[in-house]
Amino acid sequence: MLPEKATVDGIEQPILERWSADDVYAYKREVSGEIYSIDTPPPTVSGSLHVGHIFSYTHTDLIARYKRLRGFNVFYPMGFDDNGLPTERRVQNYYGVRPDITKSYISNYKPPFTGTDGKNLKANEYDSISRANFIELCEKLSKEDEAQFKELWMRLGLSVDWKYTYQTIDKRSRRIAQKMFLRHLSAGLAYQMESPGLWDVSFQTAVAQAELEAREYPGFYHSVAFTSTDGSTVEIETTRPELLASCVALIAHPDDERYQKLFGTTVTSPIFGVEVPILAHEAAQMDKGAGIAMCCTFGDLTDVQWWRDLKLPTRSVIGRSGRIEVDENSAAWITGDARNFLLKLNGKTAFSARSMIVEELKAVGALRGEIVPTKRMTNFYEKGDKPLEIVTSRQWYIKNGGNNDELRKELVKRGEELNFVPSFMRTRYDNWVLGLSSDWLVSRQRFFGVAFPLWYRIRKDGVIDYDKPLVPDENALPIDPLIDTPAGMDESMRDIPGGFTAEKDVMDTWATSSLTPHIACGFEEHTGQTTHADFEQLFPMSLRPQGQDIIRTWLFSTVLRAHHENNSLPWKNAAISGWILDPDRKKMSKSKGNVVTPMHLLEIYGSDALRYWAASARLGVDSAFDEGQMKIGRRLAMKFVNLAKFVLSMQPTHVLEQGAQEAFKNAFSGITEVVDKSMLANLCEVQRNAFEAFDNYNHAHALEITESFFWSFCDDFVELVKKRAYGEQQENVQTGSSISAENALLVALILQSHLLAPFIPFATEEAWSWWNTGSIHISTMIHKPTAQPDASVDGELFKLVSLVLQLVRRIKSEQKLSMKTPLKTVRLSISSKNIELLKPALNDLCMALNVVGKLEFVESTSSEIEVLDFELAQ
RNA sequence: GGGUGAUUAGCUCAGUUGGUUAGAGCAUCUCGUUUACACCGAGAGGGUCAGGGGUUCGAAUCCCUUAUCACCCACCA
Repeated sequence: MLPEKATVDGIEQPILERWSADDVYAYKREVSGEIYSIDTPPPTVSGSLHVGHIFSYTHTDLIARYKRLRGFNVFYPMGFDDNGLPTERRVQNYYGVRPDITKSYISNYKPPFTGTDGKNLKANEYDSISRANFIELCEKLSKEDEAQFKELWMRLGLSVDWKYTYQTIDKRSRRIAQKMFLRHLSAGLAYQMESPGLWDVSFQTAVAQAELEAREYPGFYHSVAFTSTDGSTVEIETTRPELLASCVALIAHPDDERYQKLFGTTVTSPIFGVEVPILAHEAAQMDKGAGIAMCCTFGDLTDVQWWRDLKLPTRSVIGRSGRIEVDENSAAWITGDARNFLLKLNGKTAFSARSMIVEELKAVGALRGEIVPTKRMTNFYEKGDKPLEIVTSRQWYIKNGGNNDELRKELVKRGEELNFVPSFMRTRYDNWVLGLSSDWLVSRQRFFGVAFPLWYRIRKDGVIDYDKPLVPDENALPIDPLIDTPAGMDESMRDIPGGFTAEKDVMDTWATSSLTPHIACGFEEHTGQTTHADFEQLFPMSLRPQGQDIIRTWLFSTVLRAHHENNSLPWKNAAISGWILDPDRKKMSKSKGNVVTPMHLLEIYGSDALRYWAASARLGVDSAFDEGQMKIGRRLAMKFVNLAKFVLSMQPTHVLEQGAQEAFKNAFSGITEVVDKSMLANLCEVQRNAFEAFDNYNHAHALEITESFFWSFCDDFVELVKKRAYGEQQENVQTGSSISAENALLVALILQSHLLAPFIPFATEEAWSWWNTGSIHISTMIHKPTAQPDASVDGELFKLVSLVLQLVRRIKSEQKLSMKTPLKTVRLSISSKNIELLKPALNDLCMALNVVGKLEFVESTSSEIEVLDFELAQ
């Protein structure tokens, strides 16, 4: 039934209900046929949505809808990322709880608060609960957050099959993350090692190279004098005098003539009186500071490198708290009064220890010159706000080529196999792989995450045997080693000599996220059936859509895991979306407070309008937030439903009753007029080009050419054939076939509905619903490109007709005449070839332009067409 | 310091392997229209393609160079 007035207002809710009820976007598991599978990014549920999400998720949905129209069986799942620090913090504050790995699991636990801002609680007011209870609370809260996300995604029109959803902390994800870890372990791809590494003192966890962020941090150069055996001094510059007690050597470049004769000699540190060697190493830079550096345990990663390469002793005074940690039994390398001084520093922060040492340096006359302020780049954990320290700890690693050139080369090769869109994004991948300096540190000393499925034996003497971890059976996964026990042992043997102890660390959140293809393609949680056949069908997946900022993390780590486990890429294509910038061209982010929330935009402009805005930006290109584009999108949707109403209102009743499928089949034979065929020749070409653009992941180009044809169709073709379609006559003019006009309009409407459907799915569905029962989004009509009605007629005539229409309209406009003003004659200068070409369209032209007399042609040798003069009718 | 991308009309952006007079939308101005669409239509004005140099019959497009912007990597002496 055609509506009285066509509109896009209020159409979304009923359409969404129909889509759900009919399960329109179902992945057809049992059907054979070409599959297109999408590794949808699971959004972080602890954050709120902003327009940037709409942007990139729309890009993915455009592809999903296009592939469906082309006959692919599209697998489009949705995940939710609730694993990791952001959720951990949110759950703490929301429920007023703190995880504590010494607590036991309580069934039916009720948290003290719900929805409270726990930031206002004092430390002792939090409820300390077990990791398992904490994970339960997280799953509960995430479910609530997910409902909101889902509502917004649906409102936006994402064609996700909601039967296939997962959380990165749910049982299935934990099982797969643990299973994959155990497989890496047995393949020798995962290992543990005690070594110095970057440590966040606020979060009390080790962090990985991928999570580092270099920030400018203020510091002060102190010039400190060390004393040689002959009484002369060697001055070094340091920004960290508080590490003086940790000094193990002074190091200069082997080519540095200033220090060459000192290599092999020793000097004594001021205050502490420790004798340290002067050594040569190529990592020392002659042009930095004094050109000779104080090497400590550990001031920075270069210190670690020197410590390793030069086999230097370990002299640690800074602990995991970021404070000086020394007691009676430590720091044996320092003796006498100096030792008493050092003990006085115990418990001081690096900052206050520094000022005490500086005072002491001044007192002993070892501080030379002025203290010079400086700004330097320092490594931070991306979520932290204190500079990272380096501490020694036992951690788990996964090999990533960071210290293995063969693996590195293999991973670069994987990158070459992957189709990056746009292709220059591959450079970022290459840069990252080639710049890796260590294996991937995957253990975190946190609480909320996937546990390592491991225990260790405790020997009779109470020493923990880390070398041979106890592992569970794969079929028992997921397990929590804090609750479950290893085979052949029971709870009574936990943490006693001769018994076992749990691995207490959890995996880094990326260690789970890097498995999203494995999680998404495993079906057993949904169907109760084995996964293998499904996995074989879906993996490697077709597409990974994601942001450019997480190439080094999510994209790389996923490639790495699939390389290790499956010896293949995880997907064939990677579609990288750009940023959304605010109007000042700054990146939109929560911390800058310039985020625009999407729900009210959806309400003002409608889903199709927001999708239009997102669709008009190409992949990989940053885009300014622009409400103007949304208005245009809304206009397009409105224009479309009005066009549809017009075209359909012209059709005989039986055509509307038979529906689009039948009508489309029958309409071609009724298209007899050459100009109608020519218009459709153009449209078929647009369709081919749009398909090609989509196949190359250039949705913006597909939209541009489709939209451009659409407006020219409305302005020129519809105006051209309107009167013929109505069956109207004009004096002195022979009208053509109105049947042909009706059929051409109908075919053009159907084809354009399909081309526009990915961009404005609601408006196209609305118009479709007036005369069809099913959804246009799973229509089978354009699985193959549409053949033009008459291969002997090309698009030139319609282009020429459009041009003549424009020329005459311009004349009328310049003369400030109404477009309806009747003209007696119009004389055109035009080439003989074009005169011939134009002949079949003359009647339509005269009617559309209201030329009551005739169009006269003056033959011209130029290919240009020009209006020579015209005469108004009486 | 190394790298990637960008720079085209007042604004947002197209411009396919080099090929007539560089395009679109928004905004501006003019005019029109109420039986598909006033959430409308027709038309006009507006550009030294960031600057400089080169290759070529011909450059927005290829090469070199400079500048500006954004981002990535490295940089704790």
